[in-house]
Amino acid sequence: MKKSGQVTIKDIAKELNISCSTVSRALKDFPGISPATKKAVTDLAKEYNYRPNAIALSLRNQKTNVIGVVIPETVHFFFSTVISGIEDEAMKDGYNVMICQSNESYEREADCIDALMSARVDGLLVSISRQTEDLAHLQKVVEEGTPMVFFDRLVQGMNAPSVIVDDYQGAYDAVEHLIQQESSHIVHLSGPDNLIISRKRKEGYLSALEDHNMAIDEAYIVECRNGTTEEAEKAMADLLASGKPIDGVFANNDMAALGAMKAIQRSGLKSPDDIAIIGFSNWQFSSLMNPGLSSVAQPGYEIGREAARLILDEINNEGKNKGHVSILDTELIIRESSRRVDVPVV
Amino acid sequence: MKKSGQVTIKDIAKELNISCSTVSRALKDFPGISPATKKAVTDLAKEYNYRPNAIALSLRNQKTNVIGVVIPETVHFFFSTVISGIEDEAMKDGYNVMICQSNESYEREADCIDALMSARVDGLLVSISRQTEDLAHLQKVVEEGTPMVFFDRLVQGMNAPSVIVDDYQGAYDAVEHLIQQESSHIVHLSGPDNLIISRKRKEGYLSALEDHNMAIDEAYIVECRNGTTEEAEKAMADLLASGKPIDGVFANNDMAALGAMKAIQRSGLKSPDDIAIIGFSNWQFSSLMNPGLSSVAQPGYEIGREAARLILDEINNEGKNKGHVSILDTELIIRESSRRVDVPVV
DNA sequence: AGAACTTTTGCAAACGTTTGAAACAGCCCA
DNA sequence: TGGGCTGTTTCAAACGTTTGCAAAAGTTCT
Repeated sequence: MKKSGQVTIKDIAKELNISCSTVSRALKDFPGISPATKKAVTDLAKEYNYRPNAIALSLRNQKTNVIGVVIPETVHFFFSTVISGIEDEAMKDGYNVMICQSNESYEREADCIDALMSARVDGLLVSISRQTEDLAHLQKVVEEGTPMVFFDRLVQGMNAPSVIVDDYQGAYDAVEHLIQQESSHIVHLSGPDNLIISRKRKEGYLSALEDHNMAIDEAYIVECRNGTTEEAEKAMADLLASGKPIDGVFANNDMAALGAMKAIQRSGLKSPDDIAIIGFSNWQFSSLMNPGLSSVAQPGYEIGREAARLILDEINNEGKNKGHVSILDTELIIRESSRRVDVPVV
Repeated sequence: MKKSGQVTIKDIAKELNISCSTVSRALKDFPGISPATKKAVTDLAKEYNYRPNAIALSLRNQKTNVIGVVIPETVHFFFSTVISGIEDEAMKDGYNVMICQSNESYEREADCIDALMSARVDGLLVSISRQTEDLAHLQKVVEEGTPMVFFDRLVQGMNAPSVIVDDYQGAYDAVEHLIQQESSHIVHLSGPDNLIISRKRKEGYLSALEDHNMAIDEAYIVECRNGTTEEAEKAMADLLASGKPIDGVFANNDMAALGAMKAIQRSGLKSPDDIAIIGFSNWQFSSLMNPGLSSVAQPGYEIGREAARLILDEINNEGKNKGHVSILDTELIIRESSRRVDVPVV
């Protein structure tokens, strides 16, 4: 018996006075092993609780069965649901998941990717950080032949499959809903312009206004880079103080919506009566607030699963869907914060 | 140049017509390498973006620099903050984190542990599932010499360090607070009895009642096994229907508290006026609800960091703090759901 | 009893890296 | 000219597995 550490094929071979090859074959039901040896080996393996050394296997097979995930922050509800979906789908195929969080920092994102590449992950799932604009570190990875799939935050000019939600349509639906609720001066608290999702949502906002023949006023669009409540609260307070008429808010995310709601309440106005509000992402808290926050739901768990499926496909059938983009539908969740008049819900 | 895959020491050696040993030593600033070769090697390594193969290193050093984490669910806000803490602390020491979620299932927990052990993680951080009662799978791990640290959910009879919050004191504080708010018939929605945290919280509840000379009535204690809103809502509705006087609720967790609040509102009563409520965990949504839910905050991020620190210590100085238990303080967060009379906040 | 099989087993190399020990080259000095 | 240096480089083994090929053992047939 071993003194410490896990049992290896060698240990079993020594104990049984046979060679490693035989043990290996016996364990994998290879033809040409006598029933007696096979039984002796499998029995001993069970007794000693033998587990194949995945590291040795990885080295030999040039395949780790690990997929790396780079995510801005695990504490976002949305991202944690994505992780959950990735995990479930990966585990089903015998893959493990290695997670690094970039904390929305470019530097750290590059470090994460380096660490995962060193670990020789079979594929990389990445949602780039807010800061990231230079893509060299990602470009290198694909050049070296490691499959990569982007999710949530789309990256332009990279030849890799992606999973996103239909931000444009989600935003369009949200704004159209506000219009149907008889809002006519709708503020948009936008996200940072370098993120495609932010731009798409802004486009959805603009299109919805146009399609309903409403004037577009740049002053109604305020960029909230950090996506914090405080930032949005301040932005909204400033807008209210400007004296412009406002009766609707479409926020780039729920945190910003919450900030807007606070600013509105603080200024003595009420939601939805004075100003209807809708956010984006349908965070867990949205349903629990008072008034309940309307929002555009992103199917996080499904995004995770789809991303995992794509990367596994990419790993096994190398790159047959390079340019593929999975676009998942959003769902408009209407709650009290935007329910003003009796309009049939679509 | 290689056709595909990442560059290895071999590739560099071949290109420079020298041996692997020389390349290896040149890269690590070993003495006895001529400046010329050293420069040639490091230059080429940089040009080809050489990254040491962590798999090969792991095999040779019998050390993976990976720590495994087994967690009930990543989508719990609390757990995702713990992960964040683990990640930050691990990364600082050059470790990667491999995460598996048990989904509160015993079977899957065992699978996760097996997978991580196969991957030869250097240490294991585990928060056991609700279902887990048999500890054989964990026992095997420690016998095989892999360090393990438990967090959040303490396990009895296992000789491994743990990180927990002071559930007893947190519960005691919460109930004492309700008493100070002039509640005299306090319901406890408890968690499953096989979890030590549930038992500790119940003990805190009981002690607080005793210390304030209040009668203990078993009928006021209802076990909510699953920790869902619906379950708690039903339990609370039943209690209210029973006609017993009730003017306070201490719930084992925030979800249960939310369920109780719904049942109360549905029955036409108001919180905190008729029934004061306090939960446990201080989930993100607690502060955003209306009324804001009082709760006992657990420092998730800190738990993660402390757990990571302990396991790293365990890995490097093998087992010097076997029986150690880090107990982190909870914090009583008082919001509207329990703020009834003007009592100086402690 | 030996040829011609079949069945079962072992050898050795490979994956990428490190490292003790051995080998080689160059130089000085006697 | 070769003994003794020093400085630089290579060899080989090891970590745990798998696998093509060869070898040993066992069986059957003439």
